[in-house]
Amino acid sequence: MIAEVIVDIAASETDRIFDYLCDDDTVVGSRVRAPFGGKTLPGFVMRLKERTDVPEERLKKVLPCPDELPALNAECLSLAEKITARYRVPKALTLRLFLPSEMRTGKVRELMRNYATLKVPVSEMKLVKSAKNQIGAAEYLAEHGKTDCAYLNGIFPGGVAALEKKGYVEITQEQRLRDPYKSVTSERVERTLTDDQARAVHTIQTDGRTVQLLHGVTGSGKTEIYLTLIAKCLEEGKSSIFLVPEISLTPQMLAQLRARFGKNAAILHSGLSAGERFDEWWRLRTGEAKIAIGARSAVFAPLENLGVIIIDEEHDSSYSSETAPRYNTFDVALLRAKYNGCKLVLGSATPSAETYKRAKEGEFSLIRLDKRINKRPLPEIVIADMRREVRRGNNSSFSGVLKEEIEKCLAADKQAILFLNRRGYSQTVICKECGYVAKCEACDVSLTYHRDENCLKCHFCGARYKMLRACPECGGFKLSYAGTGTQRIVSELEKLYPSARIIRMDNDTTSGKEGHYKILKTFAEKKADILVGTQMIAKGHDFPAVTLVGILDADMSLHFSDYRSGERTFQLITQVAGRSGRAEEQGKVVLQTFDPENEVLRFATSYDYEGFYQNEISLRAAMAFPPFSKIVRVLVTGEDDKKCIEALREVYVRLEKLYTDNPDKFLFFNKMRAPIKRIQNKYRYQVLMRLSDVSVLKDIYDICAEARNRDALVSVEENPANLS
DNA sequence: CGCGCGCTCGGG
DNA sequence: CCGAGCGCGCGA
Repeated sequence: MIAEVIVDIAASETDRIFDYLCDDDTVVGSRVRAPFGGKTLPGFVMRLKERTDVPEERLKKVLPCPDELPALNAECLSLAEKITARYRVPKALTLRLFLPSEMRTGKVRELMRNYATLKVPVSEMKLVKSAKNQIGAAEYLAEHGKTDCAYLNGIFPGGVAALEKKGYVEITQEQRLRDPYKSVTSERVERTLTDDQARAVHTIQTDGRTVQLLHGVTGSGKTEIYLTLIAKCLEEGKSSIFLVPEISLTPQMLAQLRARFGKNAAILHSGLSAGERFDEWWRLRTGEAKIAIGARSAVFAPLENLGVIIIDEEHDSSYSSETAPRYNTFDVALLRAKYNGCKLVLGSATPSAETYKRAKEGEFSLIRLDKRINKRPLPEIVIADMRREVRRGNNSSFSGVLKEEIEKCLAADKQAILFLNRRGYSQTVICKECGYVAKCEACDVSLTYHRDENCLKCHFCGARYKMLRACPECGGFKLSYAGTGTQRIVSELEKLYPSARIIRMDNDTTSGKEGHYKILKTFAEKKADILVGTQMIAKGHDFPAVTLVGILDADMSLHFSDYRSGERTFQLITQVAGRSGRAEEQGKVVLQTFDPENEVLRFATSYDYEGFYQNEISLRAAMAFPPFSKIVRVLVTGEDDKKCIEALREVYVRLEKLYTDNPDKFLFFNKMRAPIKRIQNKYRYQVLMRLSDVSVLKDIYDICAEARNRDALVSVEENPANLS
C-alpha cells in the first residue's frame, strides 16, 4: 500500500504530500514515523492508495505508531482541510491543533496513568488551613480510595503533588483501564429550571437554526441551561463541547462540572500536567468521556457524534487565536456544528455587536433572559465626575463618593474591589529636560517603573533594567514617573485607611497561574478588605462579601485606539459591576470618569444593552467599521530588519495591485511600521486594510502565504483585537 | 591551496 | 525545518 503522508514540519516548503510505502493494515488519520531527509519524523496518513508516480527507488517505508486508535478521525481530517484552506497555513500546523502537544513531542509513550492512594489518615496530616487543595484532595481520597490523579487535579490543582511530597499519599502508575464504555455513575443533581430557562432549552432544541444566541443578564442562570443541554445530550448518547474564556476555568467551576458529570467530563486546560492533558484527551478520543470542557483549543476535542457546542461569554477576546493558524473559535465551532448537525449555543450578557446584529437580523436565533434567578436587582452604579473633584482640589485617585462608600463598606465589615483600567498606559520614566523615555532594548516599548523592586520592567518580554539615576541622553537628573498604577493606588489607600487590609493583583504580583488563585483565595477567605487590581479581577470568582466595586478610571479604555473600545468598555463595566452584591446584601458600584456625559458609560450604568447596541451599531455603520467592513492587518516580522523590509515590499506591491484592481472593495489601504516597532528582537511592519467586500480576502491570504520565507514571517489578522 | 561559512536546494 | 553540496573569500 501507498500512504499519502504529511510530515510534521511547520514550513511551507515541506507542506505537501509525500508518498510512502506502508503496511496493508494502515488506517487513514493514523500517525506514522516517516524517514525524511536523514531522520525519522512524525507524520499523518492523509489518504491511502494502490500506486504512485514516485519512482520505486525513492520510495521509503513508514513505520507505524502503536496508537490504539488513529489520532485523527474523518471529521478532524475534513475540518483540517477547511482550516488549511481558510487560513492558508501549512497543513502540519493545522493538524497539530487536534493533538495534545505531548503526543508530538514526547516519544510514543505507554498509556499509563497515575493513581493516588492515601498512606496516612487525614487526621494525622499536618496541613495548614489555607491549603484547601491538599485538604480537599486528601478528604476525597479518604472517602473514595484510590483515585486517578488527573481527575483530582481537575478539582484540586496541585493538591496531590503537595501531599506526595509530604509522604501522605503514594502515587502508582497503572496501565490505562481498557474499558472505555463502562458507564460512570455520578449522582445527577436534578435542578428544576425556571420557566425562562425551560423555555430557552426548548427553543434551543427545536429552533431550526444552527446558531442560538443566549442573551441573558448576569445571574440569569445561563450555566444551568448549558448543563441541562449537556445532560440531555448525554442521555441520548451524544457528546458535547463546552467552551469558556481562558481565565474562567476556576477550581469552583471545575468542581461544579465534576459533581454533575463526573468522569463523563474531560477538562482540557493549561493547569494540567502534560501527562494528564494527554489522558484527558485520550478519554475523549476513546469515548470514555463525552463532554469536553476547556478554553478555545478545546473546540478541537476529539469527539464524535456531537450533540451541542457551547461558547460561554461569546464576546471574550480569548476566543481568537493569537498564533498561526489564527483561527476564530466561532468559525471552527460552526463548521463542527454543521458537520454533526448539532446546535451551536453562544451565551453572553454583553454579546459582541457583530453577533448581536446577526441575531437581530434573524441569522441566529435570539433568546433573551431578562430576569435574574434570585430576583435581586443589579447593583446600583453611580457616576463620580472626576473633573469636579479636581476643581474642588481633590488630587487623590478617589472621589468623595468613593471614599464615603469605602468607609461605609469597611465599617460594615464588608469587602471592596477597586478596579484599575490600566490598559494602554503605564508608569513610564520621562526626562523632564529632554523628553527621553526609558524603553526596552529588545521590544521598543516604554518600560514600567516598579517601586517594590526599584527597577524598570518591560511588560512585553519581562526584561528587568536598573533604575535610572540620571537621563542617559542629556545627563539631567529631573526624571519623573507618569501614570498611575495599582501600586500607587495601594499606597494611597494605606495612608487613608491604615487599619484596612489591602491586597493587589496585577501582572506583576501574580507569578504564574498559581499566583492568581493564591490572591483570590486570600480575598475570598476574607483575609483582606480591599482588593486592587486590573482586568484580571473582572472575571470569574464569586465573592459574597463584596458590596462595593470602584472603577477608578472608567473612561481609560474608551481612549484606546480600537473601534471596539466602546464595546469593550461596556462589557468591562457590566462584568466588573457584577462582582458587587452577589449574596444577600445589595451591591454598589462607583464609576469614576473624566467624561460623565459619555454615552457608553450612560448605557452601562443603566444596564441598557439594547440602547448601547443601537448607539454602537449606528456608529459602526456611519464609520464603516466591522461588522460593516473587515479590518485586515498583514504583519511582517523577523529579526533581520532589511529582510523584513524586503518581504514587506514584495507583499505591498502585490497587495497594492489587488487594491488598484478592486478599488471598490477597499475602504482603506496603507503600509506602515507597526505601532510597536520591535518585540523580542523581531522587527515589525504592517499593511493595514479595511475591506468593504471580503471576496479579496482569499487573495490576500494567497499573497501572504507566498511572501513568507525563512527570514520574514507574514501573517494575516482579521479584525485584530489589538493593533500594537 | 585549503577550509569555513553562507546560500540554495531537496527531502518520498 | 534541516542537512548536504557547493561557491567564494581570506589567510599561511
